[in-house]
Amino acid sequence: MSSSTPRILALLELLQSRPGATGPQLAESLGVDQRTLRRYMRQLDDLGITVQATRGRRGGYRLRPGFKLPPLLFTGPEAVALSVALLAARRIGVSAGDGASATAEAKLRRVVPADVAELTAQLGDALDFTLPETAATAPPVEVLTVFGEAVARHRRVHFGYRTHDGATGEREFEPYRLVFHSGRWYVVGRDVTRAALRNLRVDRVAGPRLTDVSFTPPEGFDPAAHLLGSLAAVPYRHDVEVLLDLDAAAARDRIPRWAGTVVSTGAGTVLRARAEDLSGMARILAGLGCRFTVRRPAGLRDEVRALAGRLMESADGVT
Amino acid sequence: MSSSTPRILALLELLQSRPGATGPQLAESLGVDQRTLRRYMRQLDDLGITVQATRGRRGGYRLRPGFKLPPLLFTGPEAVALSVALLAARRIGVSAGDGASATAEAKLRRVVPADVAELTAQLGDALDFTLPETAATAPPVEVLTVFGEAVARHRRVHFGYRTHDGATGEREFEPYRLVFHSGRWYVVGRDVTRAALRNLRVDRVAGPRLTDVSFTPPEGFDPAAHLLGSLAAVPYRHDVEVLLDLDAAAARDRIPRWAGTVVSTGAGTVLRARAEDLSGMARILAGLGCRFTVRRPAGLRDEVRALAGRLMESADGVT
DNA sequence: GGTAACCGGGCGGATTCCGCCCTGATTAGG
DNA sequence: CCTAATCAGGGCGGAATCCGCCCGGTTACC
Repeated sequence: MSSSTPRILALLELLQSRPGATGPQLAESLGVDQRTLRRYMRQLDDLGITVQATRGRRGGYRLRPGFKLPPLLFTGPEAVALSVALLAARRIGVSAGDGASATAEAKLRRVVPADVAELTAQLGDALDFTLPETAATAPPVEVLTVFGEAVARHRRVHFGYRTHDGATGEREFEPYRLVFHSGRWYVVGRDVTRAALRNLRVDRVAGPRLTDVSFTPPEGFDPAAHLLGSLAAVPYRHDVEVLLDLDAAAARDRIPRWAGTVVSTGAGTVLRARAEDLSGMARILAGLGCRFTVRRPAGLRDEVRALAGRLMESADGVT
Repeated sequence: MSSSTPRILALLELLQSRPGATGPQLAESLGVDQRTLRRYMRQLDDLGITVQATRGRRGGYRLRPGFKLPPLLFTGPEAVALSVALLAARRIGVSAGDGASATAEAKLRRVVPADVAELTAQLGDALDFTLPETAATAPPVEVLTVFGEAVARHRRVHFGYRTHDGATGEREFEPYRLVFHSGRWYVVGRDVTRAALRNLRVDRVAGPRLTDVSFTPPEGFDPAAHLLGSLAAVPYRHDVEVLLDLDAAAARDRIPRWAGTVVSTGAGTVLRARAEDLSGMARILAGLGCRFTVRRPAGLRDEVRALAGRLMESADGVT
């Protein structure tokens, strides 16, 4: 009266929960002969689930990640965690509401019991309250993975790109690194046709395709530093340096990372940034609330002064 | 030479991917008799996977979420999406690095092929760059679910709580709603022993336990509005109203949501907020960069004036 | 009432499954 | 070098089950 299916599923669960178990152990857990266990292993293999077996003393079985993903057995809380994570990720723009994220979400939703679904919805509502609903600019995971693979394998990518003014065109690109930055995904690398470093927005990419052409990324390339610089540098006219009367930790807390970098020097906490728009920088400085000294550029002092003037007038009720 | 296990797994996959399929369709897809299909259904049922069958014309089978979660079959991109979402959620403090999120992540990691794992790691690095590494204050999903269930079923919760000054004590609480707010989870409700509305930080809760005591939540309770108010109101002394020379959308974009609410009125865009710290509010106003008129309180005008003065001095290079 | 779906009993033959033998190969450790 | 522990798999025979094909029944929609 016992089919083998439940036992094979149980075996899968055992393998997932207790990697490295030995044959006799597993056989005993399942209540079957070792020979039968081996037959089950063979079946799993036929299912596309590769089970790695190390022989000899100290041997054992463990799942080896293969091309096809084995069925995953989650608990209720885990399902909740996954669903909420997907929701949160979508809210902050890490993933899109279409493509793989959506199908994964749908799969979860379909199997989750009603009470767990309710929990998820409730936690989702809680997120709704505080996380801003981002515009639908997140690229689907499928597009991201193409770039991810290209970065890892040093392959050129070919794709269509829509610039900010709406013009579209084809690009050949050597991606150095992916960056998620203030709600958007960027890919940093070299535009082959234009022979220049570029930061492209991944959500403006259409139909990316891995090519066979490989490239060698630049030597001694510090991704984080370079990216910060290159992102901040995109269109900049002013090199800003401000001495802050604030400790570095507090400053980092109040200054958005895209605005610039905060460093501690002998003279105190220094903000270095590159800016196109000095009035924006003035607003950031005003938002700090601390005293500061503008080292350069001089124009920033004027902006701060102007902002202070406007503030004063606002405070005095002048319209 | 064919076992039934692969076909049962295939059936599961079919049910997950194409809910509502009819018996004949499924039988044909699997290449088995309808009778056999029914036997498979019975087996799934025995596995704890409830399959809902609607009879009659227009009938069909679909998975009905049951207590035990059936094995989930994800594709590679879906696994990536899930892993990245978990990472992102942890970064912004939605979930913790322990408990269900961690085990779910571990399960995913164990089954994911090497190249996909590499992609995930890379996308995670990209997140690392821009999302702040939050302190480990996120509560495990298990704790959240207790409160979620309590909210849904109107049940009191009993737990230990550590106040901000380190004192610990037991609490009996009637939770009205969960809120995720600027990187932290809160539960809003009524503290039974103190007979007062409270907002508690979920990460300071220890060992929450659902009780059998039910309660009736207050009538006409608008969660969003009330929460905003009560969160902003926790320790507040000042009622702030400022008329902004800025359109509402831009204002909402620049003002953090915890700071207050932006509404459009006939007179223009108005920011209403409650604040403990007027200088903080002044900094926010300064960061807007626009002109504004402080309607109340008068003290805020002084703060703005003081800030403007400091700014002016900073611009003039006075230390 | 007819049709299209689900439901399940029963039956008989083919198939598979499973436990128990066996031999081998591989690895770690003494 | 030899032993112990482990995986790998062939073969066999009996038992279990699986499966296709009957069947009549029920439920719901047209």
